[in-house]
Amino acid sequence: MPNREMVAKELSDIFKLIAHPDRIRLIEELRFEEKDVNSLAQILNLPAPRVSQHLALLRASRLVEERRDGRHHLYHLTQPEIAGWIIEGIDFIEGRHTGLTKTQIKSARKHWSTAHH
Amino acid sequence: MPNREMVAKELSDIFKLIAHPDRIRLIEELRFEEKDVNSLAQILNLPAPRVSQHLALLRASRLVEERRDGRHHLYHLTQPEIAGWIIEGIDFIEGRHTGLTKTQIKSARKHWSTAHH
DNA sequence: TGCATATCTGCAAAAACATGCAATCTTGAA
DNA sequence: TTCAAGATTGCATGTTTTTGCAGATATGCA
Repeated sequence: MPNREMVAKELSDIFKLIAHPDRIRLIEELRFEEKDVNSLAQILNLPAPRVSQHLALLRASRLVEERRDGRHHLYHLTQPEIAGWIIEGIDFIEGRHTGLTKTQIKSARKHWSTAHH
Repeated sequence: MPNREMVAKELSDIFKLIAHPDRIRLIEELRFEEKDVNSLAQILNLPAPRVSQHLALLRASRLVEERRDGRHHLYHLTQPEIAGWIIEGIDFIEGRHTGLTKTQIKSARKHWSTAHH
């Protein structure tokens, strides 16, 4: 298979993997710290087997890794880049709703994060 | 539906839309200039009806727009941000193959684009 | 008008995904 | 040991996507 097609195929596989609302929120939740299956299930309000299945998919493509601690299975991200795409995407959607561009959002953030308020 | 879920849903719909190798290459081809269906079909080596169907999907979600010129239907991107995600993704995949991080690629590019060679 | 080119639409068959639930496995603690 | 909690696995079922054509449209030109 020609190289450009291969790259497009691999990239589409990653997009497919994150093209599911539960998995997007899962990755979002794992952005800053590892969490176990039950916590995730409660936070996302999903049955535990479902969370486990999503995590198995992400694990198969090495987007997350598992670490055991007693009877808890703790998951963490292994490709922070991809979590970054999701955050970027969320910004994009939210900006779209408020009618703001990403640049406007950035400058608004900068404005509100400065000390003079 | 709670807001975070809505955002995750909308974002997953966009990811789904670009989670197809043909559509990734299509968007890549339209990055710098508009092109008509036949050119795209030839470049990507796909049957024209298939290209047309992909474009119809992208059009329905306003990722591209159509402009007619005689019997040609010229398509162009309307959300350069999303094309950006794809370019970013391609860099990521390619970097992964060479074992380089994105940062390393960037600095290599900077190095080779300077004048002292 | 009539023909060829460029593109779109519709539809059926195949493939890929998502979902719910029961059964199973593993570990810590009584 | 035995039990319960935390997770995973397997499978049947339902839903979406993808694919391959055939046929329909629309446009420019002889």
